[in-house]
Amino acid sequence: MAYNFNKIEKAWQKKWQDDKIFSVSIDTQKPKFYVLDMFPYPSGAGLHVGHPLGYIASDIYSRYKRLKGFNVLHPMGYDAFGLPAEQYAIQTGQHPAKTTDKNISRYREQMDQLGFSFDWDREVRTCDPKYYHWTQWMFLELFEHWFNKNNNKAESISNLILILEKEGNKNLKAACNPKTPQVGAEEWNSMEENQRLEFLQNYRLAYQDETFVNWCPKLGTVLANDEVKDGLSVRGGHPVEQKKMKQWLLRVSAYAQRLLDGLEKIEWSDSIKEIQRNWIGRSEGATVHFSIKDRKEKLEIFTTRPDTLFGVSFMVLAPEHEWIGLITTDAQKDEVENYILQTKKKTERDRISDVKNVSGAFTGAFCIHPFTGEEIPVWIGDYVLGGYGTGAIMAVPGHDQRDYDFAKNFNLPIREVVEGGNLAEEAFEAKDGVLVNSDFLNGLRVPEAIKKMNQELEGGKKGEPRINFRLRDAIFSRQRYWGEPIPIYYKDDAPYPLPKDKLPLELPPVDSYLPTEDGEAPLGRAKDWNFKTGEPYELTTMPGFAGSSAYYLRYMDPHNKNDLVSKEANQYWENVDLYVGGSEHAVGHLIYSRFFNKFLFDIGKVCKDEPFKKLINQGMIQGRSNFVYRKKGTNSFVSHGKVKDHEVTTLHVDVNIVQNDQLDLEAFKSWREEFKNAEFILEDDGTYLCGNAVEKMSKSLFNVVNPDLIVKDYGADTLRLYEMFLGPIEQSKPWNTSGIEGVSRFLHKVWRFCFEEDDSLSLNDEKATAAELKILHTAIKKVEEAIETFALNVGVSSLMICLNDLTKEKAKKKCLIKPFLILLSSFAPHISEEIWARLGETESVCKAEFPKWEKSFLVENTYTYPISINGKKKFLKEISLDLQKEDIEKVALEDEKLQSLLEGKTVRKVIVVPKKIVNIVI
RNA sequence: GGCUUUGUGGCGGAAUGGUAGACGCGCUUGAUUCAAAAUCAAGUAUCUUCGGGUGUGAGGGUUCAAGUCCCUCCGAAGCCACCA
Repeated sequence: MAYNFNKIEKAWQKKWQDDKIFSVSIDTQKPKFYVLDMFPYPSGAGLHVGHPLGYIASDIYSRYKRLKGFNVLHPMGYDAFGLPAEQYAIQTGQHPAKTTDKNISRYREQMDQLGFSFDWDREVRTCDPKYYHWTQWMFLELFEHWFNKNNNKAESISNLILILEKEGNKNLKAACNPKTPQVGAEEWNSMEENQRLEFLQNYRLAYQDETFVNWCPKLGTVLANDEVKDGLSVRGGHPVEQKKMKQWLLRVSAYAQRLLDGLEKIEWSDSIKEIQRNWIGRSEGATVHFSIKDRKEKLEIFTTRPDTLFGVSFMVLAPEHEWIGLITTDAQKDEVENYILQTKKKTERDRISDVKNVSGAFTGAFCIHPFTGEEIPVWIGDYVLGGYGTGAIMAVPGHDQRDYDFAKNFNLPIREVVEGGNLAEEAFEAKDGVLVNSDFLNGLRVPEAIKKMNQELEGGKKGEPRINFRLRDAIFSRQRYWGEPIPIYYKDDAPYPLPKDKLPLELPPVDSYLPTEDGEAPLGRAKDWNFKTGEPYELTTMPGFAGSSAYYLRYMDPHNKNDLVSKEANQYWENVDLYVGGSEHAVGHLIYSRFFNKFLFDIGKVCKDEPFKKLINQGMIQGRSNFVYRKKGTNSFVSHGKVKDHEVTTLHVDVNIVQNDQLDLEAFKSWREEFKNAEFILEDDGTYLCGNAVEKMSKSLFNVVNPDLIVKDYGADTLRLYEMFLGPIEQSKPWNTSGIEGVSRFLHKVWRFCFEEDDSLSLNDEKATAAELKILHTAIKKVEEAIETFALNVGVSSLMICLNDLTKEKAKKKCLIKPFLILLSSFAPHISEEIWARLGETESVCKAEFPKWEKSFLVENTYTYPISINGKKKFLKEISLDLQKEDIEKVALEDEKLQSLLEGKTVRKVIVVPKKIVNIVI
């Protein structure tokens, strides 16, 4: 009987589930290994062939690690809060929990048929109150902590209160709101409770503040910076504008330096590390204080080039800068107000696309240069950003291109203070050159000049060295329904944390999922939703990243009712050894997770300060779309080769009715009602050829390949092998079903190798020969190396080569097949398990031991080495090189074949690399 | 503009500095078959006077030896970006 994959796969999946073969528990006798996939958001569309790529890779690795004797934690769950379910709810009135449940069952079904080795007893869902209990708990912990810069650690707020009671905040080094006022102990002690609560918001790691936020009118909510790209929302692509609102935020910026330093200790790809470094955006420089003429305030600016201070010819404030109203002279008032109005109208997107157009306005005010006493005009311009640094800059047009463009446009002076550029053409930005026209800096090179200036600034109290980060605090409020409620209630308009024994604060039912009439978040519709009468709950909910930031911890101890994770479980499982997921989470999830983990580390909840030791980013499997060309204004369709003769519109066509770019005409006619009477202009050979392109796999482009169909036609094992065989895991590549025949053939060959036509075993008990052992051990070594280095495509190839070689040797021996099946079992578990059982094994192949390869079988100590004779390279094979340098020279010269070649010639040079290569030059 | 990655047959892709193109797809030929599918076998970079020569985006360099390391240029992908 032939290889009946459908029957075999169903049977083993059931058996694995019934026997709970992949459920794990703490076992201190075994080393642990934690393999995690980024859990999916269960969308209504189900899985396409691209989704399982990462899951297959991590599953192969998990199975391999089990064979190697590790106690492997390999869980799966669902990131179940999110916009699509809520939007569906708005349209249909169906509760998002219902939609989500339905989608989850579908996901589970699709995953189950691929034979993954997940421990489903540990499943988590972020929308489950038993789970978000702990998301809310973490929020409260953040609320009750502040960041002490003296030891770079989070500390409890009660600690901070003790300090404030004793000496106020004058000696405090903390991550806080830059506008925090200075208070003394007396002042603090005399504050009312409400005032104190408000004051502490400046320090809390979860705090409330009125800030400019990314407001998306279309989605009706606020978005975090990583949810916005080029002025459009990442989800949906709707325009985003800046709006001032009161919001909950997380003080992620407090951890900027530690998030940066931590990157050195983890095995992530250079590109992801680089993206995170960019996002954190550390820049070293200095702040400089400029007095304002005729006023007592001092304008503080940030610069990375304090050495160019003598080149300042004007100042520029961001249009949002709070002092603009204060300092603008009456004469300039109209112009300035007009300009501010204009910039407000521009969305972020316009501002970006408008980079080339320089704009600004003069305030009429002047600053005093801290060293020369010169009067410097103060301008405003939208090339200065309100949110970065101090929202104000000193402009050095000679050595900064943006300042240069501004100066040229408004005819402001340009001064040279570093030699080497051509200021008639452009600014000289290189940090390399000698200072001129700069008083005490003259003659110094740039790096020394920076040092010297920093000393002068500090000494004269005119400024100080400063490190700035681009990383912003994360906005944590969403005006939505389908998310975790924020566990805060209000008394006299002041926010209070919900007592922890009242958690979880469950989502209340509402009659509609839209905002209320007076513009409040949907939770404003909940009836009688108060902590106590007159003490309403916070109405915004948490963003998507809240539930996904620490889910890896919950898997360690998913049913714990008293704690996020027990000490015991955390100390055993520590952190994730291998994390597999897409690179699109480089700045969102992967930064927030690291932030949460570092905080939990500070408060002693977890034992490792990085969550994910090693990260693999699987590439995307793209779709291959097909097009048909409709002749304009008609219902006739032109084949690809004839398109140039007609005026056509291009339409996507379902790839499932196209084979090798050839359209199935009948299927096309019945695909859509409107194509029922379609006519065709065909190629000369009578076929209709479609156009094609590689695009994202998406329902709307009709290029989705459903894994269910592949499993039905070829089996899960074939799909698993093929997805790995497609190419390097980290690379994006288009799906192409035609190559799948190859791996399918391989599995059929494995089956035929073991069984006769009548299904009887065709393997014997003979001992293996040396040649056969070499084949086997080569495969063991290669497969092991391939899995360890995640070159899974090479791993599949090695298995194929092994089978081909064994077939050629006619080595139908049990002692060879058994280790081969263990190697195969990580990739194609079902077929391996079936043959393993038919060989009489009673224990699952998953519990077997990964075979060890032995050097002696690989004839490692012989090597092919090249000899150059008269400039031509020759190779001699199989000469023992397991020798010392001198011996190799001797052997090389004593070798018979060599001697015949060398006869009558003079050896000029012998080059020897021990145990490797010998090259003899004649 | 900056950073990161990348460039190898018709295609997907292999090659610890050591015989480039493993493995698979596709294609060609043959066996089997009434025929087809499936299967099996052989071949498949390129030029060649059949000795061999040339080939990993282009050009240099290091080395006995370069797809691999270094420099310059060209192309592709991704990320960041009026961040002072």
